[in-house]
Amino acid sequence: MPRFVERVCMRLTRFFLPILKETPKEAEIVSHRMMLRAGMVRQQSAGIYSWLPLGLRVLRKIERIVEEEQARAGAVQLLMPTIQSADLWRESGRYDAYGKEMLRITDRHDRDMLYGPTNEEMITDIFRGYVRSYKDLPLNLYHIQWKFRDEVRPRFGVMRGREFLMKDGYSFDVDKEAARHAYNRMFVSYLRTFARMGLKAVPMKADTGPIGGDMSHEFIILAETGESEVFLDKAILGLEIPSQDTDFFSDLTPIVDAWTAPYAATDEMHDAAAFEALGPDQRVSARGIEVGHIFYFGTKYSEAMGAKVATADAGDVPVHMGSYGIGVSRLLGALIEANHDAEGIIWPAAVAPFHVGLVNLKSGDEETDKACEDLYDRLTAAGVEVLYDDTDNRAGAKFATMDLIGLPYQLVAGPRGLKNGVVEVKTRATGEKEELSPDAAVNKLLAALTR
RNA sequence: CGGGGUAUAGCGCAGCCUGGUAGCGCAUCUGGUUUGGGACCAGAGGGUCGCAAGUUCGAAUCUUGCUGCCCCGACCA
Repeated sequence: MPRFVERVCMRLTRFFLPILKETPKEAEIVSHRMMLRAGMVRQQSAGIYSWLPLGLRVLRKIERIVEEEQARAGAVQLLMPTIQSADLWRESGRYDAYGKEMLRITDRHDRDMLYGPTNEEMITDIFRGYVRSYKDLPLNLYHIQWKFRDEVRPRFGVMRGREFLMKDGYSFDVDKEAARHAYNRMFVSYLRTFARMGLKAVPMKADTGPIGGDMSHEFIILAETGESEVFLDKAILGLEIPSQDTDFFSDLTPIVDAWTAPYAATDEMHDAAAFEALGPDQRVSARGIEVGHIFYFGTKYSEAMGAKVATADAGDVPVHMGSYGIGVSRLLGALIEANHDAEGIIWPAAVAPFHVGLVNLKSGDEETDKACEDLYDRLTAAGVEVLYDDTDNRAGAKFATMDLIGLPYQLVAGPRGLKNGVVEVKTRATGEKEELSPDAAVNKLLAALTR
Protein backbone atom coordinates (compact mmCIF):
# COMPACT_ATOMS: atom_id res chain seq x y z
CA MET A 1 0.00 0.00 0.00
CA PRO A 2 1.49 3.34 -0.95
CA ARG A 3 2.08 5.55 2.01
CA PHE A 4 0.88 9.01 1.20
CA VAL A 5 3.45 11.45 2.40
CA GLU A 6 2.16 14.95 2.53
CA ARG A 7 4.51 17.67 1.51
CA VAL A 8 2.11 20.46 2.05
CA CYS A 9 3.65 23.36 3.84
CA MET A 10 1.90 26.47 4.84
CA ARG A 11 2.63 29.94 6.03
CA LEU A 12 0.16 31.78 8.18
CA THR A 13 0.07 34.89 6.03
CA ARG A 14 -1.54 32.72 3.36
CA PHE A 15 -3.34 30.14 5.44
CA PHE A 16 -6.88 30.46 6.77
CA LEU A 17 -6.77 30.07 10.51
CA PRO A 18 -9.57 32.05 12.15
CA ILE A 19 -8.55 31.88 15.82
CA LEU A 20 -11.05 33.08 18.41
CA LYS A 21 -9.79 34.74 21.54
CA GLU A 22 -13.09 34.39 23.30
CA THR A 23 -15.09 31.23 23.61
CA PRO A 24 -18.45 31.20 21.87
CA LYS A 25 -21.02 30.65 24.57
CA GLU A 26 -22.74 27.69 22.95
CA ALA A 27 -19.68 25.52 23.50
CA GLU A 28 -19.88 23.71 26.77
CA ILE A 29 -17.32 20.92 26.65
CA VAL A 30 -13.63 21.38 26.18
CA SER A 31 -13.24 19.76 22.76
CA HIS A 32 -16.06 21.84 21.31
CA ARG A 33 -14.63 25.05 22.77
CA MET A 34 -11.17 24.31 21.49
CA MET A 35 -12.31 23.30 18.03
CA LEU A 36 -14.16 26.58 17.69
CA ARG A 37 -11.36 28.64 19.16
CA ALA A 38 -8.68 26.95 17.07
CA GLY A 39 -10.67 27.65 13.91
CA MET A 40 -11.23 24.00 13.06
CA VAL A 41 -14.98 24.00 12.58
CA ARG A 42 -17.84 26.42 12.24
CA GLN A 43 -21.31 25.49 13.29
CA GLN A 44 -23.81 26.02 10.49
CA SER A 45 -26.89 24.64 12.19
CA ALA A 46 -27.55 22.47 15.23
CA GLY A 47 -25.20 19.50 14.92
CA ILE A 48 -23.97 20.49 11.45
CA TYR A 49 -20.50 21.91 10.88
CA SER A 50 -18.28 23.33 8.21
CA TRP A 51 -14.79 21.93 8.42
CA LEU A 52 -12.26 24.72 8.23
CA PRO A 53 -8.76 24.02 6.92
CA LEU A 54 -7.17 23.04 10.22
CA GLY A 55 -10.04 20.73 11.16
CA LEU A 56 -10.16 19.21 7.71
CA ARG A 57 -6.48 18.32 7.90
CA VAL A 58 -7.05 16.35 11.08
CA LEU A 59 -10.10 14.66 9.58
CA ARG A 60 -7.98 13.55 6.65
CA LYS A 61 -5.23 12.24 8.90
CA ILE A 62 -7.74 10.10 10.73
CA GLU A 63 -9.24 8.85 7.49
CA ARG A 64 -5.84 7.87 6.20
CA ILE A 65 -5.02 5.82 9.26
CA VAL A 66 -8.38 4.11 9.02
CA GLU A 67 -7.82 3.37 5.34
CA GLU A 68 -4.38 1.92 5.92
CA GLU A 69 -5.51 -0.31 8.73
CA GLN A 70 -8.60 -1.43 6.86
CA ALA A 71 -6.49 -2.43 3.91
CA ARG A 72 -4.14 -4.31 6.20
CA ALA A 73 -7.09 -6.29 7.53
CA GLY A 74 -8.35 -7.12 4.06
CA ALA A 75 -11.23 -4.68 3.80
CA VAL A 76 -11.89 -3.04 0.45
CA GLN A 77 -12.95 0.58 0.11
CA LEU A 78 -15.79 1.83 -2.05
CA LEU A 79 -18.10 4.82 -1.79
CA MET A 80 -21.86 4.77 -1.51
CA PRO A 81 -24.08 7.85 -1.87
CA THR A 82 -25.44 9.91 0.99
CA ILE A 83 -28.93 9.89 -0.48
CA GLN A 84 -30.73 6.57 -0.67
CA SER A 85 -34.04 5.38 -2.04
CA ALA A 86 -36.72 4.51 0.50
CA ASP A 87 -37.50 1.35 -1.48
CA LEU A 88 -34.36 -0.39 -0.24
CA TRP A 89 -35.34 0.35 3.30
CA ARG A 90 -38.85 -0.93 2.71
CA GLU A 91 -37.31 -4.25 1.71
CA SER A 92 -35.59 -4.66 5.03
CA GLY A 93 -38.57 -3.29 6.91
CA ARG A 94 -36.52 -0.51 8.43
CA TYR A 95 -38.20 2.36 6.58
CA ASP A 96 -41.08 2.18 9.00
CA ALA A 97 -39.06 0.87 11.92
CA TYR A 98 -36.60 3.75 11.88
CA GLY A 99 -37.98 6.70 13.77
CA LYS A 100 -37.73 10.42 13.28
CA GLU A 101 -33.97 10.18 13.39
CA MET A 102 -34.10 9.37 9.71
CA LEU A 103 -34.14 12.45 7.52
CA ARG A 104 -36.77 11.76 4.87
CA ILE A 105 -36.71 13.63 1.61
CA THR A 106 -39.00 13.76 -1.39
CA ASP A 107 -37.58 14.39 -4.82
CA ARG A 108 -39.28 16.29 -7.68
CA HIS A 109 -40.99 13.15 -8.90
CA ASP A 110 -42.45 12.69 -5.45
CA ARG A 111 -40.27 9.64 -4.78
CA ASP A 112 -39.42 8.90 -1.19
CA MET A 113 -35.72 9.31 -0.52
CA LEU A 114 -33.67 9.59 2.63
CA TYR A 115 -30.31 10.89 3.78
CA GLY A 116 -28.57 7.70 4.87
CA PRO A 117 -28.07 7.15 8.59
CA THR A 118 -26.26 3.87 7.80
CA ASN A 119 -25.80 1.56 4.84
CA GLU A 120 -26.70 -2.05 5.58
CA GLU A 121 -29.46 -2.12 2.98
CA MET A 122 -27.41 -0.51 0.27
CA ILE A 123 -24.35 -2.68 0.76
CA THR A 124 -26.58 -5.76 0.78
CA ASP A 125 -28.07 -4.58 -2.48
CA ILE A 126 -24.63 -4.19 -4.00
CA PHE A 127 -23.58 -7.59 -2.76
CA ARG A 128 -26.62 -9.43 -4.06
CA GLY A 129 -26.25 -7.75 -7.42
CA TYR A 130 -22.86 -9.33 -8.06
CA VAL A 131 -21.88 -12.10 -5.70
CA ARG A 132 -23.27 -15.58 -6.31
CA SER A 133 -20.69 -18.05 -4.97
CA TYR A 134 -19.10 -18.90 -1.65
CA LYS A 135 -15.82 -18.84 -3.57
CA ASP A 136 -15.99 -15.05 -3.63
CA LEU A 137 -16.06 -14.95 0.16
CA PRO A 138 -14.93 -13.73 2.57
CA LEU A 139 -15.62 -10.15 1.55
CA ASN A 140 -15.43 -6.98 3.56
CA LEU A 141 -16.49 -3.72 1.94
CA TYR A 142 -16.36 -0.35 3.62
CA HIS A 143 -16.68 3.30 2.91
CA ILE A 144 -16.05 6.58 4.68
CA GLN A 145 -19.04 8.78 4.09
CA TRP A 146 -21.16 11.47 5.67
CA LYS A 147 -24.21 10.25 7.49
CA PHE A 148 -27.16 12.08 8.89
CA ARG A 149 -29.17 11.22 11.96
CA ASP A 150 -31.69 13.80 13.00
CA GLU A 151 -30.83 13.65 16.67
CA VAL A 152 -33.39 15.26 18.91
CA ARG A 153 -30.67 16.99 20.76
CA PRO A 154 -27.31 17.33 19.09
CA ARG A 155 -24.59 18.38 21.52
CA PHE A 156 -20.94 18.22 22.45
CA GLY A 157 -19.90 19.74 19.13
CA VAL A 158 -18.79 17.13 16.60
CA MET A 159 -19.07 14.35 19.15
CA ARG A 160 -22.80 14.21 18.82
CA GLY A 161 -23.61 15.99 15.61
CA ARG A 162 -26.47 15.28 13.28
CA GLU A 163 -24.22 15.14 10.25
CA PHE A 164 -21.15 13.05 10.93
CA LEU A 165 -18.38 11.30 9.03
CA MET A 166 -18.27 7.61 9.64
CA LYS A 167 -16.35 4.66 8.41
CA ASP A 168 -18.79 1.80 8.08
CA GLY A 169 -17.76 -1.61 6.85
CA TYR A 170 -19.70 -4.76 6.19
CA SER A 171 -18.50 -8.35 6.09
CA PHE A 172 -20.01 -11.19 4.12
CA ASP A 173 -19.32 -14.81 4.95
CA VAL A 174 -20.74 -18.20 4.15
CA ASP A 175 -21.47 -19.21 7.72
CA LYS A 176 -21.20 -18.08 11.30
CA GLU A 177 -17.75 -19.53 11.87
CA ALA A 178 -16.35 -17.66 8.89
CA ALA A 179 -18.18 -14.56 10.09
CA ARG A 180 -16.39 -14.89 13.40
CA HIS A 181 -13.06 -14.73 11.59
CA ALA A 182 -14.22 -11.62 9.79
CA TYR A 183 -15.26 -10.16 13.12
CA ASN A 184 -11.88 -10.94 14.66
CA ARG A 185 -10.07 -9.25 11.79
CA MET A 186 -11.93 -6.04 12.47
CA PHE A 187 -11.44 -6.42 16.19
CA VAL A 188 -7.68 -6.52 15.75
CA SER A 189 -7.76 -3.85 13.06
CA TYR A 190 -9.58 -1.50 15.42
CA LEU A 191 -7.05 -2.05 18.18
CA ARG A 192 -4.34 -0.98 15.76
CA THR A 193 -6.31 1.88 14.26
CA PHE A 194 -6.98 3.69 17.53
CA ALA A 195 -3.52 2.98 18.91
CA ARG A 196 -1.99 4.63 15.84
CA MET A 197 -3.94 7.76 16.64
CA GLY A 198 -2.36 7.85 20.06
CA LEU A 199 -5.53 6.66 21.76
CA LYS A 200 -6.00 3.92 24.27
CA ALA A 201 -9.23 2.32 23.10
CA VAL A 202 -10.71 -0.43 25.20
CA PRO A 203 -13.02 -2.99 23.61
CA MET A 204 -16.07 -3.54 25.76
CA LYS A 205 -18.78 -6.07 25.36
CA ALA A 206 -21.88 -4.46 23.90
CA ASP A 207 -25.50 -5.43 23.78
CA THR A 208 -26.13 -7.86 20.92
CA GLY A 209 -29.88 -7.40 21.00
CA PRO A 210 -32.00 -10.16 19.47
CA ILE A 211 -29.01 -11.80 17.75
CA GLY A 212 -27.41 -12.79 21.05
CA GLY A 213 -23.93 -14.18 21.35
CA ASP A 214 -20.62 -12.56 22.12
CA MET A 215 -19.93 -10.77 18.86
CA SER A 216 -20.49 -7.13 19.55
CA HIS A 217 -17.95 -4.76 21.02
CA GLU A 218 -17.76 -1.06 21.51
CA PHE A 219 -14.36 0.55 21.43
CA ILE A 220 -14.22 3.14 24.14
CA ILE A 221 -11.53 5.66 24.89
CA LEU A 222 -11.11 6.93 28.40
CA ALA A 223 -11.54 10.65 28.97
CA GLU A 224 -12.70 12.61 31.97
CA THR A 225 -15.48 14.23 30.00
CA GLY A 226 -16.70 10.95 28.50
CA GLU A 227 -20.42 10.53 27.99
CA SER A 228 -20.80 7.18 29.71
CA GLU A 229 -19.49 5.46 32.77
CA VAL A 230 -17.19 2.50 32.23
CA PHE A 231 -15.68 -0.16 34.43
CA LEU A 232 -12.60 -2.15 33.63
CA ASP A 233 -9.81 -4.34 34.83
CA LYS A 234 -6.57 -2.38 34.86
CA ALA A 235 -4.89 -5.34 33.17
CA ILE A 236 -6.51 -4.48 29.86
CA LEU A 237 -4.68 -1.15 29.73
CA GLY A 238 -1.34 -2.92 29.71
CA LEU A 239 -2.04 -5.30 26.84
CA GLU A 240 0.15 -5.09 23.81
CA ILE A 241 -1.24 -3.75 20.55
CA PRO A 242 -0.99 -6.35 17.75
CA SER A 243 1.93 -5.53 15.48
CA GLN A 244 1.66 -4.41 11.89
CA ASP A 245 3.06 -7.77 10.85
CA THR A 246 0.01 -9.56 12.17
CA ASP A 247 -1.29 -12.04 9.61
CA PHE A 248 -4.95 -11.12 9.51
CA PHE A 249 -5.87 -14.33 7.75
CA SER A 250 -4.35 -16.52 10.40
CA ASP A 251 -6.27 -17.50 13.51
CA LEU A 252 -6.74 -14.29 15.49
CA THR A 253 -8.61 -15.96 18.33
CA PRO A 254 -5.68 -15.76 20.77
CA ILE A 255 -5.46 -11.99 20.36
CA VAL A 256 -9.19 -11.48 20.69
CA ASP A 257 -9.33 -13.79 23.68
CA ALA A 258 -6.52 -11.94 25.39
CA TRP A 259 -8.34 -8.64 24.90
CA THR A 260 -11.74 -9.89 25.96
CA ALA A 261 -10.60 -11.84 29.02
CA PRO A 262 -10.14 -8.88 31.43
CA TYR A 263 -13.34 -7.30 32.66
CA ALA A 264 -14.46 -4.23 30.73
CA ALA A 265 -18.00 -2.91 30.42
CA THR A 266 -20.05 0.21 29.97
CA ASP A 267 -22.70 0.97 32.56
CA GLU A 268 -25.43 -0.68 30.44
CA MET A 269 -23.59 -4.00 30.45
CA HIS A 270 -22.01 -3.62 33.84
CA ASP A 271 -21.90 -6.66 36.10
CA ALA A 272 -21.17 -5.21 39.50
CA ALA A 273 -20.49 -8.60 41.06
CA ALA A 274 -17.88 -9.54 38.49
CA PHE A 275 -16.26 -6.14 38.83
CA GLU A 276 -16.16 -6.28 42.62
CA ALA A 277 -14.53 -9.70 42.38
CA LEU A 278 -11.40 -7.98 41.07
CA GLY A 279 -8.79 -6.82 43.52
CA PRO A 280 -9.40 -3.21 44.58
CA ASP A 281 -6.27 -1.95 42.84
CA GLN A 282 -7.28 -3.77 39.64
CA ARG A 283 -10.57 -1.92 39.40
CA VAL A 284 -10.75 1.13 37.20
CA SER A 285 -13.95 3.08 36.93
CA ALA A 286 -13.80 5.97 34.55
CA ARG A 287 -15.68 7.77 31.86
CA GLY A 288 -15.47 6.88 28.21
CA ILE A 289 -16.31 7.94 24.68
CA GLU A 290 -17.42 5.37 22.13
CA VAL A 291 -15.37 5.71 18.96
CA GLY A 292 -16.03 2.38 17.31
CA HIS A 293 -18.53 -0.42 17.29
CA ILE A 294 -18.32 -3.86 15.70
CA PHE A 295 -21.29 -6.13 15.38
CA TYR A 296 -22.27 -9.48 13.97
CA PHE A 297 -25.88 -9.55 12.87
CA GLY A 298 -26.10 -12.81 10.97
CA THR A 299 -28.62 -13.08 8.16
CA LYS A 300 -30.97 -10.29 9.19
CA TYR A 301 -30.55 -8.31 5.96
CA SER A 302 -29.40 -11.08 3.65
CA GLU A 303 -32.58 -13.02 4.31
CA ALA A 304 -34.89 -10.06 4.01
CA MET A 305 -33.18 -8.86 0.84
CA GLY A 306 -32.25 -12.16 -0.76
CA ALA A 307 -28.45 -11.93 -0.58
CA LYS A 308 -27.51 -15.56 -1.07
CA VAL A 309 -24.50 -17.49 -2.29
CA ALA A 310 -24.17 -21.01 -3.64
CA THR A 311 -22.31 -23.33 -1.28
CA ALA A 312 -20.36 -26.46 -2.13
CA ASP A 313 -22.88 -28.78 -0.57
CA ALA A 314 -25.93 -27.03 0.80
CA GLY A 315 -27.34 -25.08 -2.12
CA ASP A 316 -28.00 -21.36 -1.79
CA VAL A 317 -27.69 -19.85 1.68
CA PRO A 318 -28.14 -16.31 2.93
CA VAL A 319 -24.78 -14.76 3.81
CA HIS A 320 -23.74 -14.00 7.37
CA MET A 321 -22.98 -10.36 7.85
CA GLY A 322 -21.38 -8.04 10.33
CA SER A 323 -20.97 -4.29 10.44
CA TYR A 324 -18.07 -2.25 11.71
CA GLY A 325 -18.22 1.43 12.44
CA ILE A 326 -15.73 4.12 13.35
CA GLY A 327 -16.92 7.62 14.18
CA VAL A 328 -14.36 9.56 12.17
CA SER A 329 -15.61 13.08 12.87
CA ARG A 330 -16.42 12.16 16.46
CA LEU A 331 -12.81 11.07 16.87
CA LEU A 332 -11.66 14.68 16.57
CA GLY A 333 -13.66 15.55 19.63
CA ALA A 334 -12.55 12.42 21.43
CA LEU A 335 -8.91 13.07 20.60
CA ILE A 336 -9.11 16.56 22.05
CA GLU A 337 -10.97 15.38 25.14
CA ALA A 338 -8.13 12.95 25.71
CA ASN A 339 -5.31 15.34 24.80
CA HIS A 340 -5.46 18.93 25.99
CA ASP A 341 -4.45 21.29 28.76
CA ALA A 342 -5.53 24.74 29.86
CA GLU A 343 -3.72 26.40 26.94
CA GLY A 344 -5.21 24.29 24.20
CA ILE A 345 -5.02 21.10 22.23
CA ILE A 346 -2.09 18.67 22.36
CA TRP A 347 -2.22 16.63 19.16
CA PRO A 348 -0.63 13.22 18.96
CA ALA A 349 1.83 13.51 16.07
CA ALA A 350 -0.01 10.95 13.92
CA VAL A 351 -3.14 13.08 13.64
CA ALA A 352 -1.74 16.57 14.13
CA PRO A 353 -2.78 19.03 11.41
CA PHE A 354 0.91 19.98 11.13
CA HIS A 355 3.94 18.53 12.85
CA VAL A 356 5.81 21.70 13.60
CA GLY A 357 4.80 25.28 14.20
CA LEU A 358 7.64 27.53 13.10
CA VAL A 359 7.48 30.86 14.89
CA ASN A 360 9.28 33.86 13.47
CA LEU A 361 9.62 36.27 16.38
CA LYS A 362 10.53 39.23 14.23
CA SER A 363 9.02 39.00 10.81
CA GLY A 364 10.69 41.57 8.60
CA ASP A 365 14.07 41.25 10.27
CA GLU A 366 16.35 40.15 7.48
CA GLU A 367 18.40 37.68 9.44
CA THR A 368 15.45 36.13 11.26
CA ASP A 369 13.45 35.79 8.06
CA LYS A 370 16.36 34.11 6.38
CA ALA A 371 16.89 31.68 9.24
CA CYS A 372 13.18 30.80 9.29
CA GLU A 373 12.97 30.27 5.55
CA ASP A 374 15.95 27.99 5.80
CA LEU A 375 14.43 25.94 8.63
CA TYR A 376 11.13 25.81 6.79
CA ASP A 377 12.74 24.57 3.59
CA ARG A 378 14.85 21.95 5.28
CA LEU A 379 11.98 20.50 7.30
CA THR A 380 9.46 20.47 4.49
CA ALA A 381 12.00 18.93 2.13
CA ALA A 382 12.32 16.10 4.62
CA GLY A 383 8.57 15.53 4.59
CA VAL A 384 7.77 17.33 7.81
CA GLU A 385 4.58 19.37 7.74
CA VAL A 386 5.34 22.86 8.92
CA LEU A 387 2.97 25.68 9.70
CA TYR A 388 5.08 28.79 9.45
CA ASP A 389 3.92 31.80 11.43
CA ASP A 390 5.43 34.53 9.32
CA THR A 391 2.97 37.17 10.45
CA ASP A 392 4.12 40.35 12.18
CA ASN A 393 2.08 39.69 15.30
CA ARG A 394 3.63 40.01 18.70
CA ALA A 395 5.48 37.10 20.18
CA GLY A 396 2.96 36.50 22.93
CA ALA A 397 0.08 36.21 20.50
CA LYS A 398 2.04 33.76 18.37
CA PHE A 399 2.89 31.54 21.30
CA ALA A 400 -0.68 31.56 22.50
CA THR A 401 -1.91 30.58 19.04
CA MET A 402 0.60 27.76 18.74
CA ASP A 403 -0.31 26.40 22.16
CA LEU A 404 -3.99 26.58 21.27
CA ILE A 405 -3.76 24.70 17.98
CA GLY A 406 -1.55 22.16 19.66
CA LEU A 407 1.06 21.18 17.08
CA PRO A 408 3.47 18.65 18.61
CA TYR A 409 6.52 20.89 18.28
CA GLN A 410 7.17 24.62 18.15
CA LEU A 411 10.33 25.86 16.55
CA VAL A 412 11.00 29.42 17.61
CA ALA A 413 13.51 31.73 15.99
CA GLY A 414 14.21 35.34 16.88
CA PRO A 415 17.03 37.85 16.58
CA ARG A 416 18.08 37.50 20.19
CA GLY A 417 18.65 33.74 19.98
CA LEU A 418 20.10 33.81 16.52
CA LYS A 419 22.74 36.26 17.72
CA ASN A 420 23.94 33.43 19.94
CA GLY A 421 23.40 30.85 17.22
CA VAL A 422 20.38 29.20 18.79
CA VAL A 423 16.70 28.60 18.16
CA GLU A 424 14.21 27.12 20.59
CA VAL A 425 12.37 23.81 20.27
CA LYS A 426 9.32 23.47 22.45
CA THR A 427 7.58 20.16 22.94
CA ARG A 428 3.90 20.97 23.29
CA ALA A 429 2.98 17.92 25.34
CA THR A 430 5.54 18.47 28.08
CA GLY A 431 6.12 22.19 27.76
CA GLU A 432 9.82 21.42 27.68
CA LYS A 433 11.93 24.02 25.88
CA GLU A 434 15.39 23.49 24.53
CA GLU A 435 17.83 25.91 22.96
CA LEU A 436 19.72 24.36 20.09
CA SER A 437 21.63 25.38 17.02
CA PRO A 438 19.41 25.43 13.92
CA ASP A 439 21.14 22.27 12.68
CA ALA A 440 20.60 20.44 15.93
CA ALA A 441 16.99 21.61 16.06
CA VAL A 442 16.29 20.25 12.59
CA ASN A 443 17.95 16.97 13.48
CA LYS A 444 16.01 16.67 16.67
CA LEU A 445 12.71 17.27 14.90
CA LEU A 446 13.50 14.89 12.09
CA ALA A 447 14.47 12.21 14.56
CA ALA A 448 11.28 12.70 16.49
CA LEU A 449 8.95 12.89 13.50
CA THR A 450 10.22 10.56 10.82
CA ARG A 451 9.87 6.86 11.10
C1' C B 1 -39.90 14.46 23.24
C1' G B 2 -40.53 16.60 28.57
C1' G B 3 -38.21 20.70 31.61
C1' G B 4 -35.31 25.33 31.67
C1' G B 5 -32.80 29.30 29.29
C1' U B 6 -31.44 32.66 25.49
C1' A B 7 -31.59 35.81 20.80
C1' U B 8 -28.69 43.48 20.62
C1' A B 9 -21.87 44.69 15.39
C1' G B 10 -17.51 38.97 13.52
C1' C B 11 -17.01 37.16 19.14
C1' G B 12 -18.29 38.12 24.48
C1' C B 13 -21.79 41.30 26.80
C1' A B 14 -24.70 45.88 28.92
C1' G B 15 -29.24 48.53 27.89
C1' C B 16 -35.27 46.13 28.66
C1' C B 17 -38.05 46.23 34.96
C1' U B 18 -39.36 52.41 34.72
C1' G B 19 -40.92 53.10 26.04
C1' G B 20 -38.06 58.81 23.59
C1' U B 21 -34.62 55.67 17.99
C1' A B 22 -28.25 51.84 20.73
C1' G B 23 -23.53 51.24 23.98
C1' C B 24 -18.93 48.62 26.20
C1' G B 25 -14.70 45.08 25.68
C1' C B 26 -12.24 42.11 22.04
C1' A B 27 -11.61 41.78 16.78
C1' U B 28 -11.25 44.92 12.02
C1' C B 29 -9.28 49.55 9.35
C1' U B 30 -5.92 54.29 9.57
C1' G B 31 -1.84 56.92 11.96
C1' G B 32 1.81 56.89 15.71
C1' U B 33 4.67 54.68 19.75
C1' U B 34 6.07 49.70 20.64
C1' U B 35 8.00 44.61 19.91
C1' G B 36 11.02 37.31 23.29
C1' G B 37 4.53 34.79 26.36
C1' G B 38 -2.60 37.33 23.88
C1' A B 39 1.04 45.89 23.86
C1' C B 40 -0.38 51.28 24.25
C1' C B 41 -2.39 56.12 22.44
C1' A B 42 -5.52 58.65 18.96
C1' G B 43 -9.11 58.15 15.26
C1' A B 44 -12.57 55.33 11.94
C1' G B 45 -15.94 51.72 9.90
C1' G B 46 -19.53 48.10 11.20
C1' G B 47 -26.08 46.76 14.01
C1' U B 48 -33.70 47.21 9.71
C1' C B 49 -31.75 45.06 18.33
C1' G B 50 -34.05 36.78 15.47
C1' C B 51 -38.94 37.18 12.44
C1' A B 52 -44.12 38.78 12.17
C1' A B 53 -48.21 41.17 14.04
C1' G B 54 -50.26 44.28 17.97
C1' U B 55 -50.48 48.47 21.78
C1' U B 56 -48.58 53.60 21.47
C1' C B 57 -47.52 60.17 19.09
C1' G B 58 -43.16 56.99 19.63
C1' A B 59 -41.00 49.95 20.75
C1' A B 60 -34.37 46.85 21.52
C1' U B 61 -37.68 47.94 25.77
C1' C B 62 -44.73 46.33 26.68
C1' U B 63 -48.29 42.16 24.44
C1' U B 64 -49.13 37.86 21.23
C1' G B 65 -47.48 34.30 17.77
C1' C B 66 -43.50 32.00 15.19
C1' U B 67 -38.35 30.59 14.51
C1' G B 68 -33.21 29.71 15.68
C1' C B 69 -29.67 28.30 19.22
C1' C B 70 -28.03 26.42 24.11
C1' C B 71 -28.45 23.60 28.82
C1' C B 72 -30.65 19.27 32.03
C1' G B 73 -33.20 14.62 31.24
C1' A B 74 -34.84 10.32 27.99
C1' C B 75 -32.34 8.40 23.15
C1' C B 76 -28.02 7.47 20.01
C1' A B 77 -21.62 6.52 16.19
